[in-house]
Amino acid sequence: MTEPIRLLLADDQALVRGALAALLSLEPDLTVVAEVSRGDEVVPEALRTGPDVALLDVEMPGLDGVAATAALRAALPSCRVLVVTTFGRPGYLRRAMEAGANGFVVKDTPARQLADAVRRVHAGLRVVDPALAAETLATGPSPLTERETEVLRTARGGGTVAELAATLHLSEGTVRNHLSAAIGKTGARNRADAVRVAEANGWLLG
Amino acid sequence: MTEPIRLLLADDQALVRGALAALLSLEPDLTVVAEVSRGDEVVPEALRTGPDVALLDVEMPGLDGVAATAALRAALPSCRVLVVTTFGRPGYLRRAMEAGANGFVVKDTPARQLADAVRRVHAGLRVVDPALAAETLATGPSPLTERETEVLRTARGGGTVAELAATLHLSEGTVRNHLSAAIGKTGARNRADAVRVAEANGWLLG
DNA sequence: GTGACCGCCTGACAAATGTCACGGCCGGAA
DNA sequence: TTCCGGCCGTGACATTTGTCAGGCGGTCAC
Repeated sequence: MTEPIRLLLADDQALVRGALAALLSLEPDLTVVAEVSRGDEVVPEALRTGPDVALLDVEMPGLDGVAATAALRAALPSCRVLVVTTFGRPGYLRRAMEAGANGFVVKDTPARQLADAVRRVHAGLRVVDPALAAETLATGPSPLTERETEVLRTARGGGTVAELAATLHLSEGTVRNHLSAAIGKTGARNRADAVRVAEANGWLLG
Repeated sequence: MTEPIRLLLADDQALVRGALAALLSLEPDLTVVAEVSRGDEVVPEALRTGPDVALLDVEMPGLDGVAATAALRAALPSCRVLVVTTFGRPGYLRRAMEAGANGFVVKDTPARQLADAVRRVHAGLRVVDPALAAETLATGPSPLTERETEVLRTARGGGTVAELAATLHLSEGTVRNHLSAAIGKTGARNRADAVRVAEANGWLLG
């Protein structure tokens, strides 16, 4: 038998991380060589342990999974990346693929399929949930401009326009205008609704 | 050796559910006899398989984990309940304990401790993260009245006051007043902020 | 070059939101 | 009983929010 596939696991929830390790260790051709809980630990640990495939969660402290994907692909091109995420948000898939991910799996998929996804990614194939891929293509890229995204992202905290304007160094009128544009583009009724829609589509990463 | 502890797993994310099953099956004295993905499947499946301990996630479709706890304790009192949740929200812990849960574990805890938690719960002990327990006591119960909670819960969708008033069969002024009270009690600046705070504390379950 | 277009920025105005003071209702304390 | 306090419901008022028309600067096609 050939050498087993060496895996790095990155997930901020220790219980999930450990459980995934147990699940994947059941496969004789897979071995977990590293586990980290933060996005900014991915590259150092990968350089130290030299995994063949990295399983990265999107929601992580320090550095989100998409940014970690880009950093890891740059630092260790031989290591494939399989993004594993809770939320099947179109924007996440798009951004992850643009960042160089080789596969994208949501945590709803049956456990038995995970090992196969790892093997396919390791073999150089792309792994993507077909339904999510279709939704991503249908949704299209984010219609929001950079400033609109930034304003909406800041508005998540629930502050008033005056506060947003202060932190962004803009006039209140400008902030209101960006918010209005975002509301229109997302088809929302509200600032709060616009935040919800944009977040659900994965347009507020970062 | 005595009979192994029989487990029921309830989590809406198939991958996490399967991974937890793999993790717990490594222990010789534990055996997973049932897995469900929805809260409303917990009681029927438990009645069919007769587990000793049920591991329930809080966030589930059909019936949330707290309601499932209450239903399970009523339908099968011999089965202990260990609630396993992503978010360490004070309100969740309080509500779960009031519903009759025997233990409460967040998904941040190390994987090795999960099996011990199961054994302790099975032995009749209570298992609670001390830090979360302290935070729960410090935070206290929800300061929101029933109506305020209901209005705030409905306001999550991001609708306008007129819509809220229509769905709740109230006057617009009344809705505004409840929202204002909720904003004051949560220390928020905004309706949106109040929703965030209440949700973070686990005050909007249901 | 120049015109069309797009994103960014801003102030004025209408519409919504949040605050306040008030009255009715119910349950417990004096 | 009567009083008190909490919750619910409501309308009037000030504040905040969302919309609109418009000015400025850059880029691309022609």
